[in-house]
Amino acid sequence: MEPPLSIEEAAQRTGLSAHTLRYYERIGLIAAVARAAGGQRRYAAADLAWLAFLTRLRTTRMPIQKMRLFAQLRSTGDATVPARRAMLQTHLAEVQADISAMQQAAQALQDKIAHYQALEAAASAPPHKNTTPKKESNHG
Amino acid sequence: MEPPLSIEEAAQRTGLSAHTLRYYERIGLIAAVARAAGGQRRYAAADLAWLAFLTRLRTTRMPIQKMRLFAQLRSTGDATVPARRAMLQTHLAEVQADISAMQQAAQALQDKIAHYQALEAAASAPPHKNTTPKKESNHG
DNA sequence: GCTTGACTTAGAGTGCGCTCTAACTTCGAC
DNA sequence: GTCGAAGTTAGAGCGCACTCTAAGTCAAGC
Repeated sequence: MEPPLSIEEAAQRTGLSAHTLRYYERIGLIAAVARAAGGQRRYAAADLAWLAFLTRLRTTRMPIQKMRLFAQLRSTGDATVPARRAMLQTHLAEVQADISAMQQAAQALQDKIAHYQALEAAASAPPHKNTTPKKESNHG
Repeated sequence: MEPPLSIEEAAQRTGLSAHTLRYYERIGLIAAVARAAGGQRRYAAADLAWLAFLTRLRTTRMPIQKMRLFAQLRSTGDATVPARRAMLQTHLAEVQADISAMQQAAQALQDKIAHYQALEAAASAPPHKNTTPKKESNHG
């Protein structure tokens, strides 16, 4: 049992700001966090684990509304496990589509970079018979 | 030479809305498009190619400000090729980092899904000596 | 007891990337 | 020439995900 963390410590552990932690609590992304005597928040290990999962969902661009729904299901107990699994499966499919779109786009970037490198090489190379650049790109 | 396209046709080809096409032009993401007699926009093949490249940049989440900078460099001619290449290389590195973060997160999703499937299987299986679930997840 | 700094709240503000509106013009079919 | 659809503009509005502010409370060291 590690001691619970203050909001600022929790912020550092999760990579979120204290503002954002309060915001997430306000909108119901995380359940009410335990409080110290004076009303200050104290984050337990379970809170941090949930926040870590939320940040992973965020990495995959899950919209906050969906995360809220997921959090709500989670809070209502094990009966919602199938629904939660379904949500994650649907989301995972979207994420995989997203990843492959990004990979394709990354390939296009690489192609463009290679094209630019070719242009640069041609521009700096000494002019050469039948290799003289007539006209450089005006569409790349 | 294909005939130039109206804004609505260009929208369909690019997957952007006509509103967005006008917006992109307003903010300088695309240069002023040719106009028909009455002032209506006519998109040429080169415009569509540039728009296709922009949508690829968008897929990789390049912010519009950076796209604008890129567009500006492009419009000033071949002297900016090295700068453009540098921009794309920097961006590509970010994109690759992004992709791998998403892949890691996708793996975490898969793990969670598998965990849920195990829970579901345990819940539906007939109780079994020494396999009886004592308590189900309250942190997953 | 005083000070300093971290904490609390409700609510306002921000930046991004569109998205829509209002008022008006133009095009193409009839 | 009339009509309806599609185009034009400048500018307002929106949804998202924070991010910050103001005014006040609390905790810990001196």
